Amino acid sequence: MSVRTRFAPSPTGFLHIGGVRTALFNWLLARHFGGQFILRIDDTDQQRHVDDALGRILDGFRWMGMDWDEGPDKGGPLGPYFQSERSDLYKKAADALVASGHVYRDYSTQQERDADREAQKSHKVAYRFREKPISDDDRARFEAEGRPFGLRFRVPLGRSMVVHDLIKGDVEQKTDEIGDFVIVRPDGMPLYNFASVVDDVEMKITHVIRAEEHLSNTFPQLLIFEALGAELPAFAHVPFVAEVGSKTKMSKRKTEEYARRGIFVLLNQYIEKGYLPDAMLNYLARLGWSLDASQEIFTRDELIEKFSLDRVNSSPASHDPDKLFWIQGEWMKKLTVDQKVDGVLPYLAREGLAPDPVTPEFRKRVASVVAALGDRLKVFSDILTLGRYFFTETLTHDPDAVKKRLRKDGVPKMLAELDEVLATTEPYDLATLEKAVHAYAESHGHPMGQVVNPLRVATTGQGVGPGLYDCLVILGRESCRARIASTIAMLGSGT
RNA sequence: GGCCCCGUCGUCUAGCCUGGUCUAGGACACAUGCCUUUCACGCAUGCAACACGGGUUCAAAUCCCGUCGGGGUCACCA
Repeated sequence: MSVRTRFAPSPTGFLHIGGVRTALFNWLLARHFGGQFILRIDDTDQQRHVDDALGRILDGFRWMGMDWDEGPDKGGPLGPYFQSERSDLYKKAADALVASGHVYRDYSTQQERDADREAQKSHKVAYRFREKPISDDDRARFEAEGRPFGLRFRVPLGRSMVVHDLIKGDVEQKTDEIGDFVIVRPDGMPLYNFASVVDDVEMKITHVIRAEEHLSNTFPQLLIFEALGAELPAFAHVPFVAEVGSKTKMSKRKTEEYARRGIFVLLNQYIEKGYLPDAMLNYLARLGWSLDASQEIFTRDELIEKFSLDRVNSSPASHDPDKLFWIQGEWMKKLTVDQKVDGVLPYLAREGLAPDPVTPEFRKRVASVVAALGDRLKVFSDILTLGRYFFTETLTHDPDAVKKRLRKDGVPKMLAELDEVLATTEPYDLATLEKAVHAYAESHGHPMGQVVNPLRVATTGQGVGPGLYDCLVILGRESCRARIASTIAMLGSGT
Protein backbone atom coordinates (compact mmCIF):
# COMPACT_ATOMS: atom_id res chain seq x y z
CA MET A 1 0.00 0.00 0.00
CA SER A 2 1.26 3.41 -0.89
CA VAL A 3 2.21 5.87 1.81
CA ARG A 4 -0.30 8.67 2.23
CA THR A 5 0.33 11.62 4.52
CA ARG A 6 -1.64 14.78 5.09
CA PHE A 7 -1.36 18.22 6.52
CA ALA A 8 -4.56 19.82 7.72
CA PRO A 9 -4.20 23.55 8.26
CA SER A 10 -7.10 25.63 9.42
CA PRO A 11 -7.45 28.84 7.43
CA THR A 12 -7.03 31.19 10.36
CA GLY A 13 -3.97 33.16 9.40
CA PHE A 14 -0.38 32.86 8.29
CA LEU A 15 1.74 29.77 8.29
CA HIS A 16 4.31 29.81 11.02
CA ILE A 17 7.54 27.93 10.74
CA GLY A 18 6.51 25.25 13.22
CA GLY A 19 3.54 24.36 11.06
CA VAL A 20 5.62 24.47 7.92
CA ARG A 21 8.08 22.08 9.49
CA THR A 22 5.34 19.62 10.37
CA ALA A 23 4.01 19.89 6.83
CA LEU A 24 7.52 19.39 5.51
CA PHE A 25 7.99 16.16 7.43
CA ASN A 26 4.71 14.91 5.99
CA TRP A 27 5.71 15.93 2.50
CA LEU A 28 9.20 14.46 2.82
CA LEU A 29 7.90 11.11 4.00
CA ALA A 30 5.36 10.88 1.18
CA ARG A 31 7.97 11.80 -1.42
CA HIS A 32 10.53 9.45 0.12
CA PHE A 33 8.22 6.50 -0.36
CA GLY A 34 6.77 7.73 -3.64
CA GLY A 35 3.38 8.13 -1.98
CA GLN A 36 0.88 10.93 -1.80
CA PHE A 37 0.83 14.14 0.18
CA ILE A 38 -2.63 15.48 0.85
CA LEU A 39 -3.75 18.93 1.87
CA ARG A 40 -6.98 19.02 3.79
CA ILE A 41 -8.53 22.18 5.07
CA ASP A 42 -9.78 22.12 8.65
CA ASP A 43 -12.49 24.71 8.34
CA THR A 44 -15.22 23.15 10.45
CA ASP A 45 -15.17 26.07 12.83
CA GLN A 46 -16.44 28.94 10.72
CA GLN A 47 -16.05 31.25 13.71
CA ARG A 48 -12.35 31.21 13.25
CA HIS A 49 -12.36 31.61 9.51
CA VAL A 50 -10.15 34.39 8.21
CA ASP A 51 -10.53 35.77 4.72
CA ASP A 52 -7.81 34.92 2.26
CA ALA A 53 -5.96 32.87 4.86
CA LEU A 54 -6.25 29.83 2.63
CA GLY A 55 -4.73 31.62 -0.33
CA ARG A 56 -1.76 32.65 1.72
CA ILE A 57 -1.27 29.17 3.08
CA LEU A 58 -1.38 27.68 -0.40
CA ASP A 59 1.07 30.30 -1.63
CA GLY A 60 3.38 29.33 1.19
CA PHE A 61 3.31 25.70 0.13
CA ARG A 62 3.94 26.64 -3.48
CA TRP A 63 6.84 28.83 -2.48
CA MET A 64 8.38 26.01 -0.48
CA GLY A 65 7.90 23.71 -3.41
CA MET A 66 5.87 21.33 -1.31
CA ASP A 67 3.41 20.16 -3.93
CA TRP A 68 0.32 18.29 -2.90
CA ASP A 69 -1.20 15.40 -4.79
CA GLU A 70 -4.72 15.93 -3.53
CA GLY A 71 -6.33 18.97 -2.00
CA PRO A 72 -7.58 22.47 -2.80
CA ASP A 73 -7.16 23.58 -6.43
CA LYS A 74 -6.49 19.99 -7.38
CA GLY A 75 -9.22 17.82 -6.04
CA GLY A 76 -8.59 14.09 -5.94
CA PRO A 77 -10.44 10.82 -5.73
CA LEU A 78 -11.21 11.00 -2.01
CA GLY A 79 -12.46 14.56 -1.72
CA PRO A 80 -13.86 16.98 -0.99
CA TYR A 81 -10.79 18.34 0.76
CA PHE A 82 -12.57 20.97 2.81
CA GLN A 83 -14.04 19.68 6.04
CA SER A 84 -16.88 22.14 5.67
CA GLU A 85 -17.96 20.18 2.60
CA ARG A 86 -17.74 16.77 4.20
CA SER A 87 -20.72 16.99 6.52
CA ASP A 88 -22.39 13.98 4.92
CA LEU A 89 -19.41 11.79 5.71
CA TYR A 90 -19.37 12.87 9.35
CA LYS A 91 -23.10 12.41 9.63
CA LYS A 92 -22.87 8.91 8.22
CA ALA A 93 -20.06 7.96 10.55
CA ALA A 94 -21.84 9.43 13.56
CA ASP A 95 -25.03 7.55 12.72
CA ALA A 96 -23.07 4.34 12.48
CA LEU A 97 -21.54 4.91 15.89
CA VAL A 98 -24.92 5.67 17.41
CA ALA A 99 -26.31 2.51 15.83
CA SER A 100 -23.46 0.41 17.16
CA GLY A 101 -23.92 1.87 20.61
CA HIS A 102 -20.52 3.53 20.82
CA VAL A 103 -22.07 6.94 21.00
CA TYR A 104 -24.99 8.37 22.94
CA ARG A 105 -27.07 11.52 23.06
CA ASP A 106 -26.01 13.88 25.78
CA TYR A 107 -28.70 16.29 26.94
CA SER A 108 -26.59 17.97 29.58
CA THR A 109 -26.54 21.74 29.77
CA GLN A 110 -23.59 24.06 29.88
CA GLN A 111 -24.45 24.90 33.50
CA GLU A 112 -24.50 21.28 34.58
CA ARG A 113 -21.16 20.60 32.98
CA ASP A 114 -19.59 23.70 34.44
CA ALA A 115 -20.80 22.73 37.89
CA ASP A 116 -19.38 19.22 37.52
CA ARG A 117 -16.12 20.58 36.28
CA GLU A 118 -15.81 22.94 39.23
CA ALA A 119 -16.65 20.21 41.69
CA GLN A 120 -14.08 17.83 40.28
CA LYS A 121 -11.47 20.52 40.06
CA SER A 122 -11.86 21.44 43.70
CA HIS A 123 -11.11 17.82 44.53
CA LYS A 124 -7.92 18.22 42.51
CA VAL A 125 -9.06 15.64 40.05
CA ALA A 126 -9.04 15.81 36.27
CA TYR A 127 -12.45 16.58 34.81
CA ARG A 128 -14.01 13.61 33.09
CA PHE A 129 -17.49 13.52 31.77
CA ARG A 130 -19.36 10.26 32.40
CA GLU A 131 -22.72 9.22 31.10
CA LYS A 132 -25.50 9.70 33.62
CA PRO A 133 -28.39 7.30 33.64
CA ILE A 134 -31.50 8.83 32.13
CA SER A 135 -35.03 7.53 32.61
CA ASP A 136 -37.14 6.56 29.64
CA ASP A 137 -39.66 9.22 30.65
CA ASP A 138 -37.04 11.96 30.62
CA ARG A 139 -35.69 10.76 27.33
CA ALA A 140 -39.15 10.82 25.78
CA ARG A 141 -39.79 14.27 27.19
CA PHE A 142 -36.47 15.66 25.92
CA GLU A 143 -37.12 14.29 22.49
CA ALA A 144 -40.66 15.63 22.49
CA GLU A 145 -39.56 19.11 23.40
CA GLY A 146 -36.75 18.95 20.92
CA ARG A 147 -34.10 19.58 23.54
CA PRO A 148 -30.67 19.93 21.92
CA PHE A 149 -28.11 17.20 22.44
CA GLY A 150 -24.52 16.56 21.66
CA LEU A 151 -23.18 13.19 20.60
CA ARG A 152 -20.77 11.66 23.06
CA PHE A 153 -18.48 8.71 22.81
CA ARG A 154 -19.05 6.12 25.53
CA VAL A 155 -15.48 5.43 26.65
CA PRO A 156 -15.01 1.82 27.78
CA LEU A 157 -13.49 1.66 31.24
CA GLY A 158 -10.69 -0.48 32.54
CA ARG A 159 -8.70 -0.72 29.37
CA SER A 160 -5.16 0.19 28.56
CA MET A 161 -4.22 1.54 25.17
CA VAL A 162 -0.86 2.05 23.58
CA VAL A 163 0.25 4.22 20.67
CA HIS A 164 3.32 2.99 18.87
CA ASP A 165 4.53 6.45 18.04
CA LEU A 166 7.27 6.57 15.41
CA ILE A 167 8.98 9.46 17.16
CA LYS A 168 8.03 9.14 20.81
CA GLY A 169 8.04 5.38 21.07
CA ASP A 170 5.34 3.41 22.85
CA VAL A 171 3.02 5.61 24.88
CA GLU A 172 0.44 4.09 27.16
CA GLN A 173 -2.78 5.46 28.55
CA LYS A 174 -5.65 3.98 30.50
CA THR A 175 -9.14 4.60 29.23
CA ASP A 176 -10.17 5.52 32.77
CA GLU A 177 -8.23 8.72 32.23
CA ILE A 178 -10.41 9.70 29.32
CA GLY A 179 -13.82 11.25 29.82
CA ASP A 180 -16.69 10.63 27.44
CA PHE A 181 -15.94 13.14 24.74
CA VAL A 182 -18.20 14.99 22.36
CA ILE A 183 -17.92 14.04 18.71
CA VAL A 184 -20.75 16.15 17.31
CA ARG A 185 -22.13 19.38 18.74
CA PRO A 186 -25.84 20.03 19.09
CA ASP A 187 -25.68 22.18 15.97
CA GLY A 188 -24.35 19.22 14.05
CA MET A 189 -20.79 20.42 13.82
CA PRO A 190 -18.29 17.57 14.15
CA LEU A 191 -15.39 18.17 16.50
CA TYR A 192 -11.75 17.82 15.61
CA ASN A 193 -11.08 14.45 17.24
CA PHE A 194 -13.95 12.95 15.33
CA ALA A 195 -13.78 14.71 11.99
CA SER A 196 -10.07 14.17 11.78
CA VAL A 197 -10.43 10.42 12.30
CA VAL A 198 -13.26 10.10 9.81
CA ASP A 199 -11.21 12.00 7.25
CA ASP A 200 -8.06 10.01 7.88
CA VAL A 201 -10.00 6.79 7.44
CA GLU A 202 -11.82 7.95 4.30
CA MET A 203 -8.70 9.41 2.77
CA LYS A 204 -6.73 6.27 3.54
CA ILE A 205 -4.05 8.13 5.42
CA THR A 206 -1.26 5.75 6.39
CA HIS A 207 0.91 8.06 8.50
CA VAL A 208 -0.44 10.72 10.78
CA ILE A 209 2.42 13.14 11.38
CA ARG A 210 1.42 16.12 13.47
CA ALA A 211 2.39 18.37 16.37
CA GLU A 212 2.96 16.70 19.71
CA GLU A 213 0.15 18.61 21.32
CA HIS A 214 -2.03 15.97 19.67
CA LEU A 215 -0.35 13.08 21.41
CA SER A 216 -2.93 12.99 24.18
CA ASN A 217 -5.71 13.34 21.62
CA THR A 218 -4.56 10.17 20.00
CA PHE A 219 -6.18 7.94 22.61
CA PRO A 220 -9.75 9.12 22.10
CA GLN A 221 -9.04 8.92 18.39
CA LEU A 222 -7.86 5.35 18.75
CA LEU A 223 -11.22 4.55 20.27
CA ILE A 224 -12.99 6.06 17.28
CA PHE A 225 -10.87 4.20 14.76
CA GLU A 226 -11.71 1.02 16.62
CA ALA A 227 -15.45 1.76 16.83
CA LEU A 228 -15.47 2.52 13.12
CA GLY A 229 -13.78 -0.79 12.47
CA ALA A 230 -11.05 1.03 10.63
CA GLU A 231 -7.42 0.13 10.24
CA LEU A 232 -5.03 2.22 12.30
CA PRO A 233 -2.56 4.57 10.62
CA ALA A 234 0.95 4.94 11.98
CA PHE A 235 1.41 7.94 14.26
CA ALA A 236 4.35 10.30 14.62
CA HIS A 237 4.20 13.27 16.97
CA VAL A 238 6.66 16.01 16.20
CA PRO A 239 7.97 18.05 19.16
CA PHE A 240 7.12 21.72 19.27
CA VAL A 241 9.38 24.53 18.10
CA ALA A 242 10.55 26.70 20.98
CA GLU A 243 11.30 30.40 21.04
CA VAL A 244 14.75 31.63 20.12
CA GLY A 245 17.28 30.66 22.78
CA SER A 246 14.60 29.19 24.97
CA LYS A 247 12.71 26.02 25.72
CA THR A 248 9.37 27.78 25.83
CA LYS A 249 6.92 26.82 23.16
CA MET A 250 6.63 29.33 20.37
CA SER A 251 3.20 30.88 20.18
CA LYS A 252 1.48 32.20 17.06
CA ARG A 253 -0.31 34.63 19.30
CA LYS A 254 2.98 36.26 20.19
CA THR A 255 3.92 36.91 16.58
CA GLU A 256 3.72 40.68 16.97
CA GLU A 257 5.86 40.65 20.07
CA TYR A 258 8.49 38.54 18.34
CA ALA A 259 8.47 40.90 15.38
CA ARG A 260 9.14 43.82 17.71
CA ARG A 261 12.16 41.94 18.97
CA GLY A 262 13.26 41.38 15.39
CA ILE A 263 12.41 37.70 15.43
CA PHE A 264 10.41 36.28 12.59
CA VAL A 265 8.23 33.23 13.06
CA LEU A 266 6.00 33.44 10.01
CA LEU A 267 6.98 31.94 6.70
CA ASN A 268 5.81 35.09 4.94
CA GLN A 269 8.24 37.23 6.86
CA TYR A 270 11.13 35.19 5.49
CA ILE A 271 9.70 35.19 2.00
CA GLU A 272 9.49 38.97 2.09
CA LYS A 273 13.06 39.26 3.34
CA GLY A 274 14.17 37.39 0.27
CA TYR A 275 15.11 34.01 1.65
CA LEU A 276 15.46 31.05 -0.69
CA PRO A 277 12.97 28.17 -0.59
CA ASP A 278 15.81 25.66 -0.64
CA ALA A 279 17.43 27.34 2.35
CA MET A 280 14.19 27.36 4.31
CA LEU A 281 13.59 23.75 3.40
CA ASN A 282 17.10 22.81 4.49
CA TYR A 283 16.84 24.72 7.74
CA LEU A 284 13.43 23.40 8.72
CA ALA A 285 14.42 19.83 7.93
CA ARG A 286 17.47 20.13 10.15
CA LEU A 287 15.42 21.63 12.96
CA GLY A 288 14.68 18.48 14.88
CA TRP A 289 16.04 16.04 12.36
CA SER A 290 19.55 14.96 11.50
CA LEU A 291 21.08 12.36 9.26
CA ASP A 292 24.38 11.90 11.03
CA ALA A 293 26.99 13.72 13.06
CA SER A 294 28.14 16.08 10.37
CA GLN A 295 25.94 16.95 7.40
CA GLU A 296 24.23 20.34 7.56
CA ILE A 297 23.53 21.22 3.95
CA PHE A 298 21.01 19.12 2.11
CA THR A 299 19.50 19.54 -1.31
CA ARG A 300 15.82 18.93 -1.81
CA ASP A 301 16.51 15.58 -3.48
CA GLU A 302 18.89 14.52 -0.74
CA LEU A 303 16.27 15.33 1.85
CA ILE A 304 13.70 13.24 0.04
CA GLU A 305 16.14 10.40 -0.30
CA LYS A 306 17.45 10.46 3.26
CA PHE A 307 14.61 11.62 5.44
CA SER A 308 13.22 9.19 7.97
CA LEU A 309 11.00 9.62 10.98
CA ASP A 310 13.21 7.56 13.26
CA ARG A 311 15.85 10.26 13.09
CA VAL A 312 13.51 12.99 14.19
CA ASN A 313 14.50 14.15 17.65
CA SER A 314 11.94 13.47 20.37
CA SER A 315 12.72 16.67 22.25
CA PRO A 316 11.77 20.23 21.25
CA ALA A 317 14.05 22.39 19.15
CA SER A 318 14.20 26.14 19.37
CA HIS A 319 14.06 28.37 16.37
CA ASP A 320 17.53 29.61 15.45
CA PRO A 321 17.44 32.53 13.00
CA ASP A 322 21.25 32.70 12.97
CA LYS A 323 21.48 29.18 11.69
CA LEU A 324 18.80 29.87 9.09
CA PHE A 325 20.77 32.91 7.99
CA TRP A 326 23.94 30.87 7.62
CA ILE A 327 22.20 28.15 5.64
CA GLN A 328 20.68 30.87 3.49
CA GLY A 329 24.16 32.20 2.79
CA GLU A 330 25.35 28.75 1.78
CA TRP A 331 22.49 28.42 -0.68
CA MET A 332 23.00 31.92 -2.00
CA LYS A 333 26.57 31.02 -2.91
CA LYS A 334 25.27 28.34 -5.26
CA LEU A 335 23.27 30.84 -7.31
CA THR A 336 24.47 32.28 -10.59
CA VAL A 337 24.61 36.04 -11.02
CA ASP A 338 21.63 35.81 -13.31
CA GLN A 339 19.56 34.01 -10.71
CA LYS A 340 20.48 36.61 -8.14
CA VAL A 341 19.47 39.39 -10.52
CA ASP A 342 16.05 37.78 -10.85
CA GLY A 343 15.74 37.61 -7.10
CA VAL A 344 16.84 41.15 -6.50
CA LEU A 345 14.89 42.94 -9.23
CA PRO A 346 11.49 42.90 -7.46
CA TYR A 347 13.00 44.67 -4.47
CA LEU A 348 14.46 47.44 -6.61
CA ALA A 349 11.18 47.76 -8.48
CA ARG A 350 9.20 48.00 -5.27
CA GLU A 351 11.32 50.93 -4.13
CA GLY A 352 11.09 52.64 -7.47
CA LEU A 353 14.79 52.12 -8.12
CA ALA A 354 14.25 50.18 -11.33
CA PRO A 355 12.76 51.30 -14.64
CA ASP A 356 9.47 49.75 -15.62
CA PRO A 357 9.77 47.73 -17.71
CA VAL A 358 13.29 46.67 -16.90
CA THR A 359 15.64 47.40 -19.78
CA PRO A 360 18.49 45.12 -20.85
CA GLU A 361 20.92 47.88 -19.90
CA PHE A 362 19.50 48.13 -16.41
CA ARG A 363 19.59 44.39 -16.01
CA LYS A 364 23.23 44.47 -16.98
CA ARG A 365 23.91 47.12 -14.40
CA VAL A 366 22.17 45.07 -11.71
CA ALA A 367 24.21 42.07 -12.75
CA SER A 368 27.44 44.00 -12.30
CA VAL A 369 26.31 45.21 -8.86
CA VAL A 370 25.30 41.71 -7.81
CA ALA A 371 28.60 40.33 -9.07
CA ALA A 372 30.52 42.99 -7.18
CA LEU A 373 28.52 42.35 -4.02
CA GLY A 374 29.32 38.65 -4.21
CA ASP A 375 28.81 36.75 -0.96
CA ARG A 376 27.86 39.94 0.84
CA LEU A 377 24.39 39.55 -0.58
CA LYS A 378 22.83 37.07 1.84
CA VAL A 379 19.13 37.66 1.24
CA PHE A 380 17.64 39.36 -1.79
CA SER A 381 16.40 42.36 0.15
CA ASP A 382 20.04 43.11 1.00
CA ILE A 383 20.22 44.83 -2.36
CA LEU A 384 18.33 47.68 -0.76
CA THR A 385 20.84 48.14 2.03
CA LEU A 386 24.12 47.01 0.52
CA GLY A 387 23.57 48.15 -3.04
CA ARG A 388 21.23 51.09 -2.81
CA TYR A 389 23.75 53.77 -3.74
CA PHE A 390 24.30 52.17 -7.13
CA PHE A 391 20.74 53.01 -8.04
CA THR A 392 20.23 56.45 -6.56
CA GLU A 393 21.01 59.81 -8.08
CA THR A 394 22.01 61.56 -4.89
CA LEU A 395 24.55 60.42 -2.36
CA THR A 396 23.66 59.68 1.25
CA HIS A 397 26.58 59.55 3.63
CA ASP A 398 26.77 57.17 6.54
CA PRO A 399 27.67 59.45 9.50
CA ASP A 400 29.96 56.91 11.14
CA ALA A 401 31.89 56.36 7.94
CA VAL A 402 32.23 60.12 7.41
CA LYS A 403 33.53 60.56 10.90
CA LYS A 404 35.98 57.71 10.64
CA ARG A 405 37.31 58.29 7.13
CA LEU A 406 36.63 61.87 6.05
CA ARG A 407 36.93 64.11 9.09
CA LYS A 408 40.67 64.30 8.82
CA ASP A 409 43.04 67.05 7.86
CA GLY A 410 43.94 67.03 4.20
CA VAL A 411 41.10 64.84 3.11
CA PRO A 412 39.32 67.48 0.98
CA LYS A 413 42.56 68.26 -0.74
CA MET A 414 43.28 64.61 -1.37
CA LEU A 415 39.76 64.07 -2.73
CA ALA A 416 40.24 66.91 -5.13
CA GLU A 417 43.48 65.32 -6.31
CA LEU A 418 41.77 61.94 -6.65
CA ASP A 419 39.06 63.58 -8.67
CA GLU A 420 41.74 64.71 -11.02
CA VAL A 421 43.08 61.15 -11.20
CA LEU A 422 39.60 59.85 -12.09
CA ALA A 423 39.17 62.57 -14.63
CA THR A 424 42.31 61.68 -16.49
CA THR A 425 42.46 57.90 -16.22
CA GLU A 426 42.18 56.31 -19.66
CA PRO A 427 40.63 53.93 -20.21
CA TYR A 428 38.27 54.17 -17.28
CA ASP A 429 38.37 50.51 -16.29
CA LEU A 430 39.17 48.42 -13.27
CA ALA A 431 42.79 47.60 -13.95
CA THR A 432 43.75 51.07 -15.08
CA LEU A 433 41.95 52.71 -12.22
CA GLU A 434 43.68 50.48 -9.72
CA LYS A 435 47.05 51.30 -11.22
CA ALA A 436 46.30 55.01 -11.24
CA VAL A 437 45.16 55.16 -7.62
CA HIS A 438 48.20 53.15 -6.54
CA ALA A 439 50.45 55.51 -8.43
CA TYR A 440 48.76 58.49 -6.79
CA ALA A 441 49.20 57.04 -3.28
CA GLU A 442 52.81 56.20 -3.91
CA SER A 443 53.75 59.56 -5.39
CA HIS A 444 52.11 61.41 -2.48
CA GLY A 445 53.47 59.10 0.17
CA HIS A 446 50.04 57.96 1.41
CA PRO A 447 49.43 54.44 2.70
CA MET A 448 46.83 52.77 0.49
CA GLY A 449 44.32 52.50 3.29
CA GLN A 450 44.33 56.25 3.75
CA VAL A 451 43.50 56.79 0.12
CA VAL A 452 41.14 53.98 -0.66
CA ASN A 453 38.90 54.35 2.35
CA PRO A 454 38.14 58.06 2.01
CA LEU A 455 37.60 57.58 -1.71
CA ARG A 456 35.11 54.80 -0.96
CA VAL A 457 33.12 56.96 1.44
CA ALA A 458 33.26 59.89 -0.94
CA THR A 459 31.85 57.90 -3.83
CA THR A 460 29.52 55.39 -2.15
CA GLY A 461 28.76 57.11 1.12
CA GLN A 462 29.48 53.87 2.93
CA GLY A 463 32.39 52.61 4.96
CA VAL A 464 31.94 49.04 3.80
CA GLY A 465 31.15 47.46 0.49
CA PRO A 466 32.54 45.69 -2.56
CA GLY A 467 36.03 46.29 -3.89
CA LEU A 468 36.55 50.02 -4.44
CA TYR A 469 37.47 49.71 -8.12
CA ASP A 470 34.36 47.65 -8.76
CA CYS A 471 32.37 50.50 -7.28
CA LEU A 472 34.15 53.16 -9.30
CA VAL A 473 33.60 51.31 -12.55
CA ILE A 474 29.94 50.50 -11.93
CA LEU A 475 29.20 54.05 -10.80
CA GLY A 476 31.00 55.50 -13.81
CA ARG A 477 33.35 58.39 -14.12
CA GLU A 478 30.83 61.20 -14.19
CA SER A 479 28.86 59.96 -11.22
CA CYS A 480 32.02 59.41 -9.16
CA ARG A 481 33.28 62.89 -9.90
CA ALA A 482 29.94 64.44 -9.04
CA ARG A 483 29.84 62.51 -5.77
CA ILE A 484 33.35 63.53 -4.86
CA ALA A 485 32.41 67.13 -5.52
CA SER A 486 29.34 66.93 -3.34
CA THR A 487 31.35 65.23 -0.61
CA ILE A 488 33.94 67.99 -0.66
CA ALA A 489 31.15 70.54 -0.51
CA MET A 490 29.61 68.76 2.44
CA LEU A 491 32.90 68.65 4.30
CA GLY A 492 33.48 72.34 3.58
CA SER A 493 30.07 73.36 4.82
CA GLY A 494 30.76 71.52 8.03
CA THR A 495 27.51 69.59 8.02
C1' G B 1 -4.12 18.94 40.45
C1' G B 2 -4.51 13.74 37.48
C1' C B 3 -2.39 11.64 33.19
C1' C B 4 1.21 11.91 29.14
C1' C B 5 5.75 13.72 26.55
C1' C B 6 10.64 15.90 26.96
C1' G B 7 15.72 17.38 29.43
C1' U B 8 23.88 16.67 25.87
C1' C B 9 27.80 23.41 24.66
C1' G B 10 23.81 29.96 24.29
C1' U B 11 21.44 27.29 19.75
C1' C B 12 20.91 22.89 16.02
C1' U B 13 22.72 18.22 16.95
C1' A B 14 26.10 13.14 17.10
C1' G B 15 26.53 9.57 20.83
C1' C B 16 21.77 6.67 24.24
C1' C B 17 18.21 1.31 21.94
C1' U B 18 23.04 -2.85 21.69
C1' G B 19 27.14 0.59 29.00
C1' G B 20 33.86 0.79 28.05
C1' U B 21 36.66 3.29 21.66
C1' C B 22 33.39 10.09 25.14
C1' U B 23 39.41 13.77 29.53
C1' A B 24 31.65 13.87 24.93
C1' G B 25 32.35 14.79 18.20
C1' G B 26 30.36 18.28 14.30
C1' A B 27 27.72 22.87 12.98
C1' C B 28 25.69 27.99 14.01
C1' A B 29 26.74 32.10 17.05
C1' C B 30 30.69 34.46 19.75
C1' A B 31 36.17 35.72 20.50
C1' U B 32 41.18 35.95 18.49
C1' G B 33 44.61 35.56 14.46
C1' C B 34 45.74 35.09 9.12
C1' C B 35 44.24 36.87 4.19
C1' U B 36 42.89 42.02 2.75
C1' U B 37 41.92 49.10 0.77
C1' U B 38 36.70 48.23 4.07
C1' C B 39 33.16 44.56 4.72
C1' A B 40 31.87 39.72 3.31
C1' C B 41 34.09 35.01 1.87
C1' G B 42 37.98 31.58 3.14
C1' C B 43 41.56 29.45 6.63
C1' A B 44 43.36 28.59 11.74
C1' U B 45 42.67 28.71 16.96
C1' G B 46 39.75 29.38 21.25
C1' C B 47 35.25 29.53 24.51
C1' A B 48 31.41 26.24 25.78
C1' A B 49 27.23 20.81 27.57
C1' C B 50 25.77 15.07 29.55
C1' A B 51 19.51 19.33 34.63
C1' C B 52 20.18 17.44 39.84
C1' G B 53 20.35 13.33 43.44
C1' G B 54 20.45 8.24 44.38
C1' G B 55 21.04 3.17 42.60
C1' U B 56 22.87 -1.09 39.32
C1' U B 57 27.89 -2.21 37.45
C1' C B 58 34.78 -3.45 37.41
C1' A B 59 32.81 0.68 34.26
C1' A B 60 26.93 5.16 33.03
C1' A B 61 25.78 10.73 28.77
C1' U B 62 24.17 5.70 27.87
C1' C B 63 20.28 1.06 32.27
C1' C B 64 16.71 1.87 36.85
C1' C B 65 14.33 5.14 40.57
C1' G B 66 13.40 9.91 42.54
C1' U B 67 13.62 15.35 42.37
C1' C B 68 13.55 19.68 39.64
C1' G B 69 12.55 22.20 35.11
C1' G B 70 9.90 22.77 30.22
C1' G B 71 5.64 21.27 27.30
C1' G B 72 0.95 18.98 26.27
C1' U B 73 -3.86 17.24 27.64
C1' C B 74 -8.02 16.89 30.85
C1' A B 75 -13.36 22.04 25.75
C1' C B 76 -20.06 21.20 22.76
C1' C B 77 -11.28 24.75 19.97
C1' A B 78 -8.02 22.83 16.38
